[in-house]
This record gives sequence, C-alpha cells and structure tokens, in this order.
Amino acid sequence: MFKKRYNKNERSFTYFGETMPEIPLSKGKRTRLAIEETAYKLFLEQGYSATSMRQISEEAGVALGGIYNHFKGKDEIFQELIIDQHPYIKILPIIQDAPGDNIDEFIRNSARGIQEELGRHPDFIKLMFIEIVEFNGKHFQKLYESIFPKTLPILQRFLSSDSGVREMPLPQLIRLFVGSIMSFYITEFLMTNPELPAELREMSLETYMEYFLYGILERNQ
Amino acid sequence: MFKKRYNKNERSFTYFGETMPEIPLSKGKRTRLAIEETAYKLFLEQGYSATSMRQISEEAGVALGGIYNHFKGKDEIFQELIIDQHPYIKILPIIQDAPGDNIDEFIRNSARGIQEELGRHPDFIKLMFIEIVEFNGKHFQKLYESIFPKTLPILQRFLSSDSGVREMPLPQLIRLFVGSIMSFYITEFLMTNPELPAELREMSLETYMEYFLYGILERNQ
DNA sequence: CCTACCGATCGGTAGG
DNA sequence: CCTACCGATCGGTAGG
Repeated sequence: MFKKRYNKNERSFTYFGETMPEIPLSKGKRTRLAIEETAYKLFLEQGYSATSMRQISEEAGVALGGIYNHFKGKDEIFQELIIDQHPYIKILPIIQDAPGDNIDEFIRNSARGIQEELGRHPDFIKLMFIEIVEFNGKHFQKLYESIFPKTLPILQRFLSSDSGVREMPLPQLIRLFVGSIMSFYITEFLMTNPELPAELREMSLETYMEYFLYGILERNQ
Repeated sequence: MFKKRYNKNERSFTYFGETMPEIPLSKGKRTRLAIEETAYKLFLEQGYSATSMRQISEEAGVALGGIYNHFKGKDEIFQELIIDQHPYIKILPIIQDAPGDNIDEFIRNSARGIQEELGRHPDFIKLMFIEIVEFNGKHFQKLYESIFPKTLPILQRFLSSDSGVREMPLPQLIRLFVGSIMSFYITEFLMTNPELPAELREMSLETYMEYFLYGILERNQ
C-alpha cells in the first residue's frame, strides 16, 4: 500500500509513487473551497434547511466530520456565502466604474454590467430569498453596513439640479434602482414557464430599464 | 377521571361534566382550520423545511397523527395555502373593479386596493418566496392556469391607441406591473432596518407607482 | 383523533 | 504541537 508522504518544504508531496507538482492552493484551502461551492449549489437547489451536512459532505468529497475543521457549523457556511460571496462585491465596482455623462447612460451601462456579472451566477437572487425565508434577514445587517456607505457617493454626482432625475431623497433612488433590478430577475424567474407567452420571457433588462427611466406612459401628452 | 363523551347527533358533546353548546363549524373543520392557520404562521416564520409536523401539531393543539386525517402530508398543507389562500383570489377582483378612465387612475386605484388587501396579510409575499426557494416554483403552474386568462381582459381595454400607454406587448405590461408591486414589498422588507435612513422605509406604494407610470426622469427635457 | 412506534436521517462531536 | 481528516457514534428528531 502506498502512503501519502509530504516533502520537507510541504509545497509538494509524493502520492501513490508519483510526485505531484506544486499547487497554488493548499490542501486545506481547496477542501474549504469545495465545501463552499457544494453548499452554494445545494442551498440554491433545495434551500438551507432541506440541505443536510451529509449531502454537502458527500458531494464535496469530504468526510462529514471534516467539514467541522473548516466551519463551526451549517450556519457559518451560509453566512460565509451570503457575506463574502455576495455578488454586491463584484457589482458595486461595476456601478462605480459605469461610464455615462447623464443618468440615462449611467443606468443603462450599470444595468448591462450587472447583467453580465449575474449571468455568471444566474440564480444569485435565490440566495437572498433563502436569507429572507429561512433567516428572516438576520444576516443582512452586516451587508448593509458594508454596502450602504459605498452607494451614496456613487449616485451623489447625478443629483445635481440638471441631472435630469426627478427630485427625490437619494435613498429612494437607490431603493427604486435596486427594486427594479430585483423585480426583473424575480419576474424572469416566475415567468420562465413554457406555458406562458414568449413575450413575458423575452423582455431584456435593457427594455426593463427603459421603463424604469421613462415610465410606462407615453412622453408626449 | 372525566371522559369526553359525544352525544348522538355529534353536534354537541359532554366534557368534564359540562355540555358544550352547538358550534357553527364542525369539529373536523375547526381542526383543519387550526392546522392551516398554525402552519401558515410557522411557514412564514421559519420556512417550509424548518417547520416540523410536530411543531404544527403542538401549536395547533392536535396530535401529530391527527394531522394526517386532514392532510396527506406536509406538502399538501403548503399546497392548500399557496393555491387556495393565495392573495390573488382577493386581488384579482380588486383590479377588475378598480375605477379609472385612464391608465394613470386605473394603476393608482389598483395599487391602493392591493395595498389595502395585503395590509391584512402583510407577509404574504414570503409565502411566494418559500415556494421559489424550497419548491423551485413547482406549485406556480396551477396558479398560472387560473390567473393568467383572467388578467388579459382586464388590461385589454387600456391598450387602445389613445390609452396613453407606450406601445408594448400586453404580457410585458403585466410583467412590469406585477414586478413593480413585488419590488415595492421586497425592498420594503429588505429595508425595514432601524440602521437605515428613514426615507428608504417611508416611501409609499403610491409614490412607487408614480415612478412606475412616469419613470425616474423629469418629463420636460 | 390518539398513542405508540417504524426506518432513516438530522447536526454535531468523540477519540485516534 | 500543528493541520486535515477518518470511521463511528452521540442524543434527538424527521415524515409517516
């Protein structure tokens, strides 16, 4: 029987008689990552409570007990995902760097960037739903603390009197923008149903944002 | 020890030596209702998977096994709630009867009516989230079948060329309207946080609908 | 509508 | 002494 044998520097090891090359992530980090990714997938598929630690351990290829070397418990895995893997981390810079001299271009460019980013994690929004449904939003507190201060400066520059935006408190603009993006993805999810007319599904975020900017009524009246 | 003793007609019974008066709901109906209401409450608080049949039985004052005299299982209780207790049953007539000669009045009146109705079941929207998170929307099929045919006639009359609504496929208007209502309640839920500025919370559905109708940009440009 | 109970599985932890 | 992890099992609970 071959045995795993670590070399002195512990950056490479001999295994089954073969020397493995140096790997960028340590074994511990790789295991932790595997647990996170598996849990993320299962939570999205089944929700939090319906996902068992055994399921996570099996699909991640880690013994059940091994998970507890990386996380205190199931709750800590979820917390890690909702806080550290939250798409806002990547979305905020997108909005921050979105080009556009007026609010119209800015919103459209932001929306395009957000869509590109979320396209890589299509059901991110379900993670927020799980948080609402199964945790009553108790993890959001931390999110707000880190997100909120960063959003105000972004929108500030568009609130000069000639920005074209109707006069309203700044936080309301944020709420409306966040709400319109979320409602796009929620209705998209709700209406992804082969029985329903194609027009419901085929509306783009671009079109959606057009109505956010200009409303559903005609302009010339 | 006193024993519960049913009288012949089973519409009244003797208990602890006292004869109870006839009651409008049969015992069976009352028990079923108690189970439903308790389950509704618990699902909203904890989600579906995290709510146990034992919890429901205890809080409803019914033995665990007794629940299965009324429902095949946990899933059927949820289905009953999401289909038969769904707010659309009360909301659809509200929209149908909403007064308003133009789309502006119609939308505002509908929104007001919806808000009044939902005010009585403030976290109805969480039931839909549970459906999305824990059932991946599998119960929605039945909902669509009964709702969708009824929505088209309602909006039809507002899609004449002089209605003031921008030209778009009818289903898109429904999607936008549903989305805007949902995003109001979701962002309201998300932003009910004492740490956040009051303006976020204090936006009314009326104001929200104003932006839905006319957009966030100024009209005169 | 209840008591008693099933096969299995739950989240978490023991010693090695 | 560290880390990452094992096989086995803890006391309780799941839906039925």
